[in-house]
Amino acid sequence: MKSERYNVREAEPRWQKVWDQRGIFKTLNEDPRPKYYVLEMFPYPSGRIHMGHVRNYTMGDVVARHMRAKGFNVLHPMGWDAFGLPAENAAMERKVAPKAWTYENIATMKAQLQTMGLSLDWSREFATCDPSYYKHQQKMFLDFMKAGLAEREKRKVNWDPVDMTVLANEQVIDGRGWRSGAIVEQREMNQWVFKITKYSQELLDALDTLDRWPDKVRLMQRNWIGRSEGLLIRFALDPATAPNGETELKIFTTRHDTLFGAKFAAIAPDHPLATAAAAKNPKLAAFIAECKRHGIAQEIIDTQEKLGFDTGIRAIHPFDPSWKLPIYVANFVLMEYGTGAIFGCPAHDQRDLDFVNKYALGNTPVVCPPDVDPKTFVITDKAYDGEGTMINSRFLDGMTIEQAKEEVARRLENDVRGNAPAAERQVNFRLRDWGISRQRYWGCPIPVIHCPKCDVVAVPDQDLPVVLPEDVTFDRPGNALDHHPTWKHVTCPKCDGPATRETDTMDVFVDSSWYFARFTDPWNDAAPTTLPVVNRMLPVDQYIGGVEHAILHLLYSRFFTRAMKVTGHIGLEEPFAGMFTQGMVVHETYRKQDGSWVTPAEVKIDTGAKGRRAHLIATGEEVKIGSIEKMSKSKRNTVDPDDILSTHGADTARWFMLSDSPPERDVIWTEDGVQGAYRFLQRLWRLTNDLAEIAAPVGAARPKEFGTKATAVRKATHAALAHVGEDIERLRFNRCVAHIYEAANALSAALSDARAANSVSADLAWAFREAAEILIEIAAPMMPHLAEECWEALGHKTLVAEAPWPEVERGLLLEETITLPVQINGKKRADVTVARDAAVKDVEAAVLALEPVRRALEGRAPKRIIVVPQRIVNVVA
RNA sequence: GCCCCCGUGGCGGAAUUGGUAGACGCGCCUGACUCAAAAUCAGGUUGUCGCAAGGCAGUGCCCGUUCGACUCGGGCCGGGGGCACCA
Repeated sequence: MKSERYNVREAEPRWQKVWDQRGIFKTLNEDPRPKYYVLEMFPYPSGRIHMGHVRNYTMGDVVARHMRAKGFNVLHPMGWDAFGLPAENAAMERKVAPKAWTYENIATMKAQLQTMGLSLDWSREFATCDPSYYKHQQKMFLDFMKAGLAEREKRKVNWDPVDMTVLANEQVIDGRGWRSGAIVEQREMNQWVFKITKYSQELLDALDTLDRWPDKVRLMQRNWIGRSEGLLIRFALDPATAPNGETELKIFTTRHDTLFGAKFAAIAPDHPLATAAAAKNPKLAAFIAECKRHGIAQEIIDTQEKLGFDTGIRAIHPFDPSWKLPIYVANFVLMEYGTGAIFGCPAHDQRDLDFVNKYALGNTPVVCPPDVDPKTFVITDKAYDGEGTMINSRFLDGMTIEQAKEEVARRLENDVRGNAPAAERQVNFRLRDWGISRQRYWGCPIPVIHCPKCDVVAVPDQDLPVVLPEDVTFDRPGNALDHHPTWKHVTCPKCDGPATRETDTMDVFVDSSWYFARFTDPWNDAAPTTLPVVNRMLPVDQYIGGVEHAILHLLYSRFFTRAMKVTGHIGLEEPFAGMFTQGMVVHETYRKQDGSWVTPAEVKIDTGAKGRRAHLIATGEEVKIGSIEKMSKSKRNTVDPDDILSTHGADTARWFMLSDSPPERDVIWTEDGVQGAYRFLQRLWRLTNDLAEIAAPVGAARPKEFGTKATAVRKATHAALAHVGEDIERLRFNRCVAHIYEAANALSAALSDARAANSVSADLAWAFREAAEILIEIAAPMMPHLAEECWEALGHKTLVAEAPWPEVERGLLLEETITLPVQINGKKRADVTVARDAAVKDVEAAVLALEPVRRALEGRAPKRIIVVPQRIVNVVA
């Protein structure tokens, strides 16, 4: 019996070296076998890997190793999402160049990932900040421009007047810039946008085809795209009140059934009609200016009072020329959605009701709830938005909401005024075009030149890439690219006159919108992709990452792929055939008596009679065990992957990550769990070494017959094999783990049994070999280093990483006799063992003969017997 | 406010999709080995009544469908997530 232990620290690097030297994870694009593309979201090189990375990359690696064993040409690459703000912050705080900082981090993190034993094809590695990558991104930007998919337009932005930069909504806190603390202004600036809204409908429709995506993610995208069907109504303006040249106001609505409950119309502060009216009305102009002064950040929106200002202009009701509605400018109407104008039906919309109550415009209910008398139905301060019957609405009275909508739409469509109908059916989307301009240095430069004569000029292809200058300084706020003394000054490619470069860089989400395509042929210097290759290797068969990217990254990538198709860089629309969102890694929190947080590494846990208690290792002081939360620096409940990788090894970390929690749920990192995983590793090693002593030699001839003991061993092993294969394919790793434990338990028991008997027959010896090999092969995707060690111990000269997935012997999984549970009135009372294919009649007879059944029946005949073949029997007494 | 998901032992979680609830792991208890500890091995571990055989209850709560419900339907309670001035 083996008494020494498996030496993790010695074995893991040794096997990693073997894999590396034999180059077994390199993928050839011309490999004729069917391809399988496994991808985990590539990391941002922040400095060190964290437990979330360990979990993410372990899952992907299990799938990759399994599919490789199943005979697929597996593509499993890795790279770096390397542009972004933290590099600039590091430059400001620590005086290191963003580039140097980034590549140093990459080197550190790559070394960490390599200790995890991931089966990655490192030959395809790139970082998005490599000019050899972003050069192609710039090319595609120019192609998108030509195709009308990238445009420059004026957009509202949050402007920080101190840092002199545009801020994302998330960077505005309480109306102030997160870094400078300055009050943020709303500004209109020229921004580059990608026209994702051209694909709103398509991106929505195609969600139905993504059947290997989580429903949750598809739903989130559906809501984000936010399609709504309604009516675009042209309200004529009362000529006596309208500004010069203005004749109508277009309003988009989804509640045209409530048209007879309308009390006012409202337009956005930046609506052209508002601008026209303000020209003659200084008070209105002041009100509009006040509205625009506020930022567009969430906090401001939430707390801002709903305000309006009567323009004096009157709109004419589409069904009654004598009915005039006041038009207000209102601070809650958005120019970006619909037409930037609404009509208010206060009785059935809370916001409109609040508005009329403030300005004393009254309300008329037009939808009466069921079981309410219309004569007594009044609205005071709570709007009714439920179902009901139309009232106070002339020809609509008595209709349902749906009928009324249809009737209004039909009448107005046919009511042609001038050369256009009074209304048309329209679909609106919540989705906005994707603003990609960032006033930042560490990003992909937008490859255009601004010429005073020729306007916006594309950088000619032969001048790509537009490379970031490295001699930049971060000693003052704003965009370091813009401050650079010479970089932006160029001559116009068209007229040779003096011109300036665009100093905005692209949103980092652009970088990650096509990296998966670049991985298929990162060696192509001439073009972003190699068409035959990218079309063969994509889509990604299994993509794995966090839910936090469920909307933006995944939606942008879906758009970008379509844009690449239009511009001839790819031949498909959907980049990710299978998507999986994994849960977070969470940990208990610990606090000292004074309230300060303590890291898990500083704490020792004791489980005594009084329950779990935690003490500081250094001083013995008791610390409070707090709630289990996402690992974060602020709560100090992080665990450095290096700690476990260097002590218990990669396989322990991987095994623990996969066990217990289902992969989509959060996993709680615990020291006990780690110990448990490590214990199993050692146990499996001992078990295989012990088995190796009594098992038949490698390649021994298969016996013709198997005895009872050998058959039992084989049954348990093949059952586990069948389960594990299926569960890996469905990413149910926690169940794989359970099945491997079960198989190992069964094998241990059979082994000690054989030892006690002091003799091993030839068929049992063969069964032991088969079982040991299968056990190692099914564990190999999850604990690959240990598996190699055991494979070698079993006498193999080959690598288990290159072994084909074993075949399940289905015949072993079918029993000749089966034991059925017997219920009496739905409660399990007994078991009955019958032949697998026993007739229902025979089963009934056997059941009625059972003692508990006879006792329950007390001599009477049963009311009913339900026999579900091979499942269960239920006797109704 | 709108939309979605989840509630199972001390804990993480299984349950062939309507058919034996609690697989597997962690923790805990008992025993073996040991001078002792660690490691390892064996057994136990939903609650409750019982010496036991065995019985009763039990998947957040209430009601329903069914021979049979963790699973399906309705209504509550609790927790989590997404979106949010969207017309």
